Amino acid sequence: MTELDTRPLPRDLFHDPDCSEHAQPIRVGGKWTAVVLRCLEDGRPRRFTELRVPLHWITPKVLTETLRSMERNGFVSRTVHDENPPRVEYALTALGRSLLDPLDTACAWARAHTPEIADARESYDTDGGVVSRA
Amino acid sequence: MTELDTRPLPRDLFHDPDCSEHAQPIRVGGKWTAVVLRCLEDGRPRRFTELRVPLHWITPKVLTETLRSMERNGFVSRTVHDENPPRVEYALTALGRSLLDPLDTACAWARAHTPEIADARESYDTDGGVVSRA
DNA sequence: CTGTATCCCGAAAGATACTG
DNA sequence: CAGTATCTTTCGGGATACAG
Repeated sequence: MTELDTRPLPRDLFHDPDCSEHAQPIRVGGKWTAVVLRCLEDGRPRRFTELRVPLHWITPKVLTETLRSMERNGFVSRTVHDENPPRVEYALTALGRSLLDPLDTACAWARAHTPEIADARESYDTDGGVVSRA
Repeated sequence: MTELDTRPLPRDLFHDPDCSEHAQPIRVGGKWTAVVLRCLEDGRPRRFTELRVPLHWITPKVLTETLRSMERNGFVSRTVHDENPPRVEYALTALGRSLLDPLDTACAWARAHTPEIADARESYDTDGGVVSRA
């Protein structure tokens, strides 16, 4: 590993860390991006309010920010229906669906190693840090 | 998707979002965790100062926090050599190496879709948001 | 050399109220 | 219904100085 780019990561930025010019941690979005992805993965478009429910009534401000960021990155589409009352529907794009793949991989890893990590933490916490001397 | 856990995510927490009890964005660590992983992926143990170089002279405080978090999760081992001056070496554990797999998947995705995302952003920014009416 | 101890800052997230 | 407008809080991250 040679050179790393240390510029800060905006919330809606993603990165290819293998590319030496952008060798930063990957971040596809803010705290809620992955969860929104999950909410939409079945392909059915959802309305704004409809999305708030599974997100534990996330505040409209934060949901808007999340959706705008995802829209700008091309992960979701936003469709405005000219009705009264207004109806707006969000759906995953092909690019958004493609994100489910790496997400699933990460989830699988987390699921598989959860116990291992819990163990590591427990011994670290009780023993006050595992020190190996040599 | 039914219930989501909305508790805030500490910096050193990871999650299995398929598990309804922990349906939060995945985060294996802070800003530098993935980069440290990359620095150690060749298997050679590195010293504290040695790690700072490829991380663009990250401040000791932040590096310490990152390494402690990774150590607690069982991603890296910390070996203290009883010498003078002191020598401490960090190396990936088996668990840490296993993290390279999902990381690579994410990197591959980022690399593959970078142009697509750049395009989406450009049209979003120039057109002031893509509005589709129906 | 390998860290701590403080102080500080900005971005992101949340609370609350209001609007077309 | 689908957001905006403000305000406030939280916290990760950085700068600097110092210690064992």
